[in-house]
Amino acid sequence: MTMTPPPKPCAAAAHRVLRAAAEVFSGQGYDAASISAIAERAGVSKANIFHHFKSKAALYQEVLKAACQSFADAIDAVAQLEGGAADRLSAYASQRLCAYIEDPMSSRLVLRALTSDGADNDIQPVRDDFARNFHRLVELIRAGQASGQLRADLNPALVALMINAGNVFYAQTRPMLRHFKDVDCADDPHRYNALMMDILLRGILPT
Amino acid sequence: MTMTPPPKPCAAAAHRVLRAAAEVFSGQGYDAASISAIAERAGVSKANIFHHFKSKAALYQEVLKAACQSFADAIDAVAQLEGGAADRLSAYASQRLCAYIEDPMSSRLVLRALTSDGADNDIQPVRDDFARNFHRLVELIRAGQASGQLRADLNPALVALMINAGNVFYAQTRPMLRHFKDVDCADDPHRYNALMMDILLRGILPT
DNA sequence: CAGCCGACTGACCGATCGGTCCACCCCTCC
DNA sequence: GGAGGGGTGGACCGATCGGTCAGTCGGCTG
Repeated sequence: MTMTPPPKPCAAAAHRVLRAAAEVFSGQGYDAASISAIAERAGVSKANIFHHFKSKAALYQEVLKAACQSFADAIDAVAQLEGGAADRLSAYASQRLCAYIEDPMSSRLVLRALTSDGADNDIQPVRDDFARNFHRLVELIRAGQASGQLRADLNPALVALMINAGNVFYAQTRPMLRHFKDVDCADDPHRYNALMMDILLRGILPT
Repeated sequence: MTMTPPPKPCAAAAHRVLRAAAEVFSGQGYDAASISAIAERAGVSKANIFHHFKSKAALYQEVLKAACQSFADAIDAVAQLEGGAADRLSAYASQRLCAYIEDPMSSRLVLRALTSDGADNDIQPVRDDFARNFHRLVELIRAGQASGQLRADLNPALVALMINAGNVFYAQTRPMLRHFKDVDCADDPHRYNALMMDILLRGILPT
């Protein structure tokens, strides 16, 4: 009667631990996060965490794996989108930015992993995942160039990089941007997205 | 005969501690960095660190203060530069990027402080410093708009933000970008800078 | 020379770290 | 009813954390 498939055969507690771990890891980073804090937030004992997860590193890996998923979704959706190349790029940027805002936890986790000092091998899956999605975005831009909708003399990887850079920087510094009187869209991601894409598409110089 | 000015009246050891602390803090972050590691790298005893610095947090603040200095220099230099607005923006981006590459320690320290969860009050000076420099860059862009050299219908803060975003994202993800076959300028900051400014100035769309 | 002061250290503190052990509880199946 | 086994938590481990303390050393001053 009760379902016992591989996904969640055992415990709701493990799931709660995963959620709590994502919160603590994304908020404080791997080293600063303590198993005790995660246990307390999840409402279980510290020993219980080690019953469900082999070690702190293994728990971190599980958390990262879950956080990566949302990143693939944005490019998936845009890849099947109709419309011109510029519109698709805008849609991608918009969707990614929304993901950043709505799920800052996953975004911070992934970004932390991507920019942490490389020696750790348990974050390699995250990097591979990001590389795959980045390459798909590059191919999308390349197609837009081939069809004459985008400037063909640009390195498509640089275009992809700038879109990601604008998104990530905005999402990461948003709390600070709120106090910048020059910035009036710190709380309006859609407006920011439109302004950013305007700059990227048409450039800063007068026409 | 020997100089005894306020800047470094006392100890070469304290200076070594500051350098070692910058290395460890920038590499591992505040929480993961341990006083023992800093002491070992500086070649002094742990107790000696607390002789020169009141606490770990105070040491971190001193390190951050030193790291902030290089940020003000770029905008200082560019502000006194001759030439068109576009050239000045390019010069600013180039200089900042060089600072990122040549002194990755300071850059990582500042970025870590800027994007860390806000509750800490000991990083406020870093944020204020960044805000000041950011505003100066915005004013520089605004002047370019007023003189007709830059599109006047853009939010100058967004332009400044995109320049910084492109720089920071590149510097932070450079180790990873090296493994992206689509990116061919991971080891050539000047080329990256030229390509980035080409995108930002002239846009992605065909002319 | 005595007296002093700042630089500096080894030993140590309580707290907390990641992780282990074992008993307990509850459900299932015989 | 009893045996078994996974989920769970309290107590505990050695290591390391940030930080303190008593005390040593060397140089400067009187």
